[in-house]
Amino acid sequence: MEYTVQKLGSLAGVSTRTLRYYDEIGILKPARINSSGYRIYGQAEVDLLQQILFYRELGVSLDSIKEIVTAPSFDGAQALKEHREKLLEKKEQLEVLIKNVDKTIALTEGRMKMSNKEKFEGFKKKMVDDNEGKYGKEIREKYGNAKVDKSNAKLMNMTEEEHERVTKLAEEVQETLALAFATGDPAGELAQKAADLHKQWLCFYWTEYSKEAHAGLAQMYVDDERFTAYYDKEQPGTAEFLRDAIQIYTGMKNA
Amino acid sequence: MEYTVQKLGSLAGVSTRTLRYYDEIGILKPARINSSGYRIYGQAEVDLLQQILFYRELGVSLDSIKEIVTAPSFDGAQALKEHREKLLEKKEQLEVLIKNVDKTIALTEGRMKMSNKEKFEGFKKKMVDDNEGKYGKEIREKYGNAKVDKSNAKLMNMTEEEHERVTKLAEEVQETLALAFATGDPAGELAQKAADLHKQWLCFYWTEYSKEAHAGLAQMYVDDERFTAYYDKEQPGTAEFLRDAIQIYTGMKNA
DNA sequence: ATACACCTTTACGCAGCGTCAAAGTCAACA
DNA sequence: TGTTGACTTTGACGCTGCGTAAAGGTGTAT
Repeated sequence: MEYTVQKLGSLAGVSTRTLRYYDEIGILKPARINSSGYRIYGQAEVDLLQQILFYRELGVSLDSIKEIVTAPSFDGAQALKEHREKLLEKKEQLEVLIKNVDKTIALTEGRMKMSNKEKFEGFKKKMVDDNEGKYGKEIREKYGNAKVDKSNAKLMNMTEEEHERVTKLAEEVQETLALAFATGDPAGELAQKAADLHKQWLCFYWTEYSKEAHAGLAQMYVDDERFTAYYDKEQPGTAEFLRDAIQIYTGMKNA
Repeated sequence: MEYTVQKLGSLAGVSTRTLRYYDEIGILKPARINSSGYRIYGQAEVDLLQQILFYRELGVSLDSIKEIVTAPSFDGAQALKEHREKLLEKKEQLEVLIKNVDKTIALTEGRMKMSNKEKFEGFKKKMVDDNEGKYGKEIREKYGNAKVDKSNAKLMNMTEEEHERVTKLAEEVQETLALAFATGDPAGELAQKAADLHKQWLCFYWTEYSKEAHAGLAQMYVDDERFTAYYDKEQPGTAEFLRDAIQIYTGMKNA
């Protein structure tokens, strides 16, 4: 049986370019060249190619393969052992690399956490200051100094984990509130869920919860334009809607 | 502080070619080009180069490094994680390769052993045949059929390990004998060591050892030209020398 | 003026092919 | 017989990350 490049290629699963290259580097020469210059391979070449591809599978360089398959006296096993050593070395290098990459990732994430923590600390401080600056006076008047200080202290002692939870809660309040607002019913399921979420959120800041205080705060959302602006920023009327929902939730008003 | 290519190169431990290449691919461009066309780097470039080299150490491709260091918003940690995945994949591939190489080596050695065993079996058979053909008649006459057959049987049952030991022993006999022959003294230490090694060697073939038989064999080495030729092939007179040494060793002759 | 160290651009080489491009060959079909 | 389409050939560039000249301009000290 005789083969042209493509036939041999498809037989062995390599490209014609590969066969031409192997001819070029002298690792697999065709049995003969026909009158038109075509490469013609025979059975011996098929066998040799199998061998070559076998060693190639093992990652041996074509140069080494050449030595192995062309010199019959060449110690193939020894060559393979040396190749194995090289592979082992490569593997060890890779392991070191991976370790270092891991370290770097850990460091980067560590810094991220640190940086987040710093941001968070800054955020907490700012929040307390804001509270003081914006609402300090009236809140202190309403609830007394001790409570406000305690609330601030709670805020400052909040762990990052708690902060994440409370941030997420705040988002949930917003989302649920937006959906509820679309229903237009402050006594509806969604609105009551929003009120409940709002209570949960509030409990992160308040040292003690009471329905009255909750309803009072809800009223303040409507009375104080700073809060109103915050809640109404997506949909005007949301602050009022939330107050109604909370008043129903706390039982201060009937549905 | 400003740096030319060489100064920056020696500072960072890279070649000037590398710096030019980094300029070429746009990963590290000099701060400015002076009037003579020289590349001039500043502190910012030193820092950037440090970063580049850091990622290079981790095996990241220059293309990826470019993305990491040029786009400030690019998620370096994410890129590193993806890189880590690639490294892990490479490592696994390597492990598979190593396994296959191991298998191949084991197979090859298995075949080698088989082939050696076959060779060895052939060798044993040939040795017995030779013994029969060459010396069978006279040895049978001298020592009787039973002993010769037993000797042959012992030979055929010799394991490969034993065969190696006996081959090595034969070599040692030759070496020691050559050294001893140079001293010219068959009663000397070396000659007596050679005689002793010869006895050990003999014991691999003989089912029972006696001083008389040993001395008799030694005499035969001189009488029979086939043996003489074997021992004298390096130095004429060696067979005779060995006989004398053995006769002294066995106490058949006084030093 | 000259030597010497430094700089520049240009370009080949490395491994193992992939991927055109231009041109010749072969069998079949109209 | 001409044409199409599948196949072949050689030749050459491209990929990575530089090493290593080669040929020529600069800077500074002697």
